[in-house]
Amino acid sequence: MAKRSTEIKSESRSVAERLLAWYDVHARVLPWRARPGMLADPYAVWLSEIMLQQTTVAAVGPYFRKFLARWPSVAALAAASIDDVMREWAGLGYYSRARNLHACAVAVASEHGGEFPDTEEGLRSLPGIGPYTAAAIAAIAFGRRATVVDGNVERVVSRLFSIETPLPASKPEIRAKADTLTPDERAGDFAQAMMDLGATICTPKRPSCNRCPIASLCSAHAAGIEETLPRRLAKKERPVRRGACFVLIRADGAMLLRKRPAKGLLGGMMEVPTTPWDGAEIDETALLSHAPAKLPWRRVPGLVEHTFTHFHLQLAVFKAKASAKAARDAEGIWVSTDELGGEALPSLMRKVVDHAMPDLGPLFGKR
DNA sequence: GAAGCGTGGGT
DNA sequence: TACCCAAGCTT
Repeated sequence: MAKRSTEIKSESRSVAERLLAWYDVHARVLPWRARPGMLADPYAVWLSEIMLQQTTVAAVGPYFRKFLARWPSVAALAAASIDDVMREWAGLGYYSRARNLHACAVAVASEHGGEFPDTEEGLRSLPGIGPYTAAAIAAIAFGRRATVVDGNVERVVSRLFSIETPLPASKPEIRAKADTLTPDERAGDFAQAMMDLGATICTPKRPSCNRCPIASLCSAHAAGIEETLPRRLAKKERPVRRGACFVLIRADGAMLLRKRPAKGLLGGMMEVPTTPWDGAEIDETALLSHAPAKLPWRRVPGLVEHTFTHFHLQLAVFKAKASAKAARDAEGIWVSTDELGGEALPSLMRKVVDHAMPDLGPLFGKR
């Protein structure tokens, strides 16, 4: 028994040593990252980790740079208005992250003297920081030994130990294995090495085992089953919901927008006035009962289609010129067309504007 | 534990 | 093309 325990420990150390040596040479250069062996700025680590939740490095890059340039410190971000933060976040998705980001900055500034807590427990108590993010910040910014488990680590560990129990039931086992692998020193570099490995070599499809520094230790590779792991429970199918948006244009060219409720889908973001979205077929008469004003609406041919995580959406688009009464009485704010790009419009609503006003040129990329 | 919550890039 | 799914958190 004692011998077996020693073997496991020896093998675990070998994984960490190999990964750290690999990381020293192959670490990806990312704007929020310190060089291997160094600790990174907690603010930059926190900001990047929130943005990276369920979001690719490529998508985060421009947003991280914009945020850091505009708000170089947690104090600066705490002093910003929530509306400015939502505008800057527009297009990145999962908008509760932006609200929690600002709330977290305010909490750090007002309750922690402007310094992030340096323990997992302290970090975990802040809005938007869950188990993964708390461990990542503690390890990467503060040099704590913390077990960092994200989707990459789940995949790498599932393969390394041939864990055939499907996710999410296997999470406790994966976490326990990841904990045995985590070294006492350089836990942050180890975590980033695992994530780099998962992102560039131990990929979901067609992993590049020939370039993997721990392939010789990998149980799934030895068995030739690496591509079948990790197993997952079958996903539910995506229902279709339908509705309509109403593009109302004032005589001076301004467009009517509304702010969505703070919570729920696209919470706190701006929208082109819209019907509720449900499973009913497109019925123009029924949809028009939700219009922001009684006007001669004209249907814009075609549909705007957009896929969310849990449903697919088809939107009809109606367009009208605002009467003097409508311009006076309609609920919402009027935005000139050249200021639309700076509004907190989620990607769906940018598609709606593009569909209704193709002459404006795409709102995407104009920010 | 399960559902709700965005988006764009890769295959 | 039509999926798949990414450095998850909250309720």
